[in-house]
Amino acid sequence: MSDQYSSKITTPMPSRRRAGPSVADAIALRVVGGEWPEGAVLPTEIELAEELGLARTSVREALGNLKAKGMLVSRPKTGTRVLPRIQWNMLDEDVLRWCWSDQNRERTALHLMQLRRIVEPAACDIAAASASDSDIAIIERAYRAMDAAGADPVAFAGPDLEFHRGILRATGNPFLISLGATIETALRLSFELSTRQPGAPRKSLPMHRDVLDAIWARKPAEARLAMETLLGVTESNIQRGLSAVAASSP
Amino acid sequence: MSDQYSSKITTPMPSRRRAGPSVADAIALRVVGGEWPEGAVLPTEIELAEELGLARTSVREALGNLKAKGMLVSRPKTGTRVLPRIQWNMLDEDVLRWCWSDQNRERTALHLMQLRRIVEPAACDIAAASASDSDIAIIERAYRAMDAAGADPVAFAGPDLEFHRGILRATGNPFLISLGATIETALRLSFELSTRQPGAPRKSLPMHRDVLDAIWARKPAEARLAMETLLGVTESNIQRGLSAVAASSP
DNA sequence: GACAAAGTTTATGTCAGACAAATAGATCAA
DNA sequence: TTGATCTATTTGTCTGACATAAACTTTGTC
Repeated sequence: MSDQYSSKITTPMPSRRRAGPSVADAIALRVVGGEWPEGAVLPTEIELAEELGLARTSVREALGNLKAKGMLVSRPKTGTRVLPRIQWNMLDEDVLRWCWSDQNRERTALHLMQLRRIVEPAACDIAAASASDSDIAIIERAYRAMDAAGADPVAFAGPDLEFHRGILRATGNPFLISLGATIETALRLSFELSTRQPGAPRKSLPMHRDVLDAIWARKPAEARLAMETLLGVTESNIQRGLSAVAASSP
Repeated sequence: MSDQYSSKITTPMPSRRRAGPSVADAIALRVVGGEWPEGAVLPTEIELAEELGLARTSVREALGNLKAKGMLVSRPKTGTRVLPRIQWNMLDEDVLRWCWSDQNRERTALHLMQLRRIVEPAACDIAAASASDSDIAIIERAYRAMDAAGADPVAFAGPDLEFHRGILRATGNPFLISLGATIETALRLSFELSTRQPGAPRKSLPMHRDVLDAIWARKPAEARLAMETLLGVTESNIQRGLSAVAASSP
């Protein structure tokens, strides 16, 4: 009966999200690159299409994406113009990724760290107070994977992301969970910076353990404190990585 | 000399952002309404186009928007399917607006309040420490407008939003500023709830004043505390509004 | 009969061209 | 100078076709 379906249930999960660099990427990178500053009007859709060797439809689709993310606005006759950066949705993963290739990467990294130090300790507090067992299990598994990764920083990174995302997820608050996606993207981008110190990841393991233990123990205040400690060390690592970059580039 | 431009500088600001309910709205509302639950496949673009009386191009544009916001994903042959809600970008203004018409508005309102109590006190701290005079002037003007609004809750709402947004903006942190846009949208949505108590807005005025004074005085700890107090009162107002709604509907 | 390879079907993705709607700027009139 | 009208241009929408990719079906082989 039931073995009718036992062979191969081809899980139709979204196997891969984005194939290659999209049209939106191409245009967005030119926007953040300053080719068209805030308030400037872009070339007409037809001109852009010719320039990129695409149909107007495809260009419109890409522009529509950037409009949805608050970067552009367009009206008939006037054209499409760049909105002030203050209106861009910086919490969107794509926007963040595009802006990362900006000149002042340093300031962005610090702003991001500031956001993390606001959000993540509070999330630990909530998670310690109200996380379900399965929520905590996800964090536990991430911790164990970090431990198993040993001193390999590349293998360490994935579980590290999972750990922090798991805590946000354990709050059960959709807004914090969405912030988790933002933070994860940012972490991945700044990965190069935070791991300039070869031993840094491994050294952070006991601090992660402190966070996890406090959550298991249902002690919100301790969990918050442990996360603050962890992020404090992370920030100093990033700052050292930044100064190392600054020292090597000029 | 300069009066060459004195007549009418037709400020080409985006006069009005959205004219009417868009196609994306129509589809998104059906998605959050549960017509196609998580993991389900939507009708084909052609079917949707026929059903809505539109061209396939227009439907595609709307679907593209929802994809950009993490709500949908589509692949050839398989079709377009609804992603798990956990992947939706709840911080996006549109997504938030669409989800607001969901059944459990109460939980959303409380999650939102939780986010505010995490972010806004911290923002006050940063603003008190590092806001520029012009940043503070914006907050000051918003406060004065609130005062001038008197007891009229409708006139009070606009400056109230400006006040809170001004503080986020004064942090100079783009991520917090983007969160400000999210919070503003949410505030506007929950406006009906927080003003069920007729005198509530006016009563919050002195608490706003405390926040403002602490920022002027450059006292981060006091500013943080004042905002925590203000949000505590706001939350109890919203909770009372929610129970009032719950009592009147069944 | 089990299994692998090739073909078919069907949905999204892309293209091309035309028309509709809106509006900034120019023209014209009082 | 001011106001209304006209015009040109750009986005917005429609139509129809083809390209691409992948799930499903068929075929061929062992």
